[in-house]
Amino acid sequence: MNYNLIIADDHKMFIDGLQSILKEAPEFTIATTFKNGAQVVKYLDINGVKDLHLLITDLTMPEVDGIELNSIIKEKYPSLKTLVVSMHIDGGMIDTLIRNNVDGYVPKNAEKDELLEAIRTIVAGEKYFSNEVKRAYTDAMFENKKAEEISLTQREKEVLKLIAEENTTQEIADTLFLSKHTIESYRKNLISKLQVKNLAGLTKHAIKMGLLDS
Amino acid sequence: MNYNLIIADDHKMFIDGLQSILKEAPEFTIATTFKNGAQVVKYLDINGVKDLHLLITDLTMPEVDGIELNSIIKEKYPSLKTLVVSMHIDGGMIDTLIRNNVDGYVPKNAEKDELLEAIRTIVAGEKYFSNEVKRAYTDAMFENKKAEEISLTQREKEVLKLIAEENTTQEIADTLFLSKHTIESYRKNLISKLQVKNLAGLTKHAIKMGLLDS
DNA sequence: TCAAATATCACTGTTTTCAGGGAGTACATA
DNA sequence: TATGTACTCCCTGAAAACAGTGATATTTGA
Repeated sequence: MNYNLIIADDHKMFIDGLQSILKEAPEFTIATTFKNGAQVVKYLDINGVKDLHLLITDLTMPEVDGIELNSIIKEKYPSLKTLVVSMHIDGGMIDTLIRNNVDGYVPKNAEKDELLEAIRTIVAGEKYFSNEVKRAYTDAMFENKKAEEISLTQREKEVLKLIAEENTTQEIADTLFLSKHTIESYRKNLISKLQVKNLAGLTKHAIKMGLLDS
Repeated sequence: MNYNLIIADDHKMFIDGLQSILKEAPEFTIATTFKNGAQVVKYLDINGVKDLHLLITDLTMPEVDGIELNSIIKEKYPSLKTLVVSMHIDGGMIDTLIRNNVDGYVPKNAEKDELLEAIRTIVAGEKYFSNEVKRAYTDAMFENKKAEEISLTQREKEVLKLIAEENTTQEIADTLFLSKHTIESYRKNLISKLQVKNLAGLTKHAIKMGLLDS
């Protein structure tokens, strides 16, 4: 099965990036790309959905933004799936999008693999939301105090994730091809940075940060 | 400050229970009680909200149920706070209630202390939702698979909560006036029951069960 | 009422965590 | 160039977690 995607984003660089990522997945073809929502709507009004399967769209765009675009599409062309890929994660926006039946939402800093998984999940008929998105959404819905954005490095997050996934220090060392001592250092730094007492605290932070499926 | 509450529930036993709980909190007075939502609306239509502060209501009631009651009140008498106390936790219902601006939701099996905290939080102007409610809501919103209800005893839950709150075995033993060995047994049982490998897994389950603030 | 579940405590031994250090390299930037 | 930050590795020692096994009393439920 081959799937035809369309992309809407006013940053050419993003479209290029997406294009290169999708090269690795031959089942997906980028049919056309657009610079804003208005172009998409115009295109669909003229050509119809035909064999298009999925729209990948940014949120902030000139003329017609992603929120409005999603809402228009879901009303006029509900068979076309929509995946929002956005820089910022905002609880209110997510809420609006979900109300408007969006099919997925991943942050722009997501890994290539996650993006592909999102696309595959959605064309298969299910919804896909990143853990970070879910987290932001619940926080917003229940007016939770935001996880004070303690900045962790990429490596620290990686280790934290593995720790919270019940791996021992030795196991993490093996997966990351690092010394056991190194992982121990990371563990200590994390405990001190996040001001927790032990593994339980680390795990809770990992969940709060959307590092794993809570 | 004294607060006047009204209660709507078709189970007399529940009203009695609530009454006895509220005896311990002299700042709260139960003004009147009702057997269903229709009675409440009728009463308010005749007498107005006057000095009433909070309605505590069940969900399943004859004639006018809790969902509808909340929606009516929030439209006609928005100054009256509403707290839903229900047997079952259903994501869809929670969603509707939140859309209709409900002020709180706790399950009927909540501890006395939590109920009082909910009431106090709400009359102070904030919202209150139990952790279990939050959990059920996100699960429903994102169509998560439910935490397979592995049944834990009350004691096990208590210990699990303390474990996930970063207490050591010794600390837990001290708080519960039990032997350190006993807590170690519980820990082992929990790890085996929940089929996890260590503290990280236990913590994740504790969160999933709504035992603590995630 | 009798078996099962629950709650409690104990011993032994291994592995892991946690706390406290120190230290070298690479890289960016001020 | 000097400074800072991230990343890596090492050591010691105590405390805690984890694994296995077993025991007793009480409560619950079929």
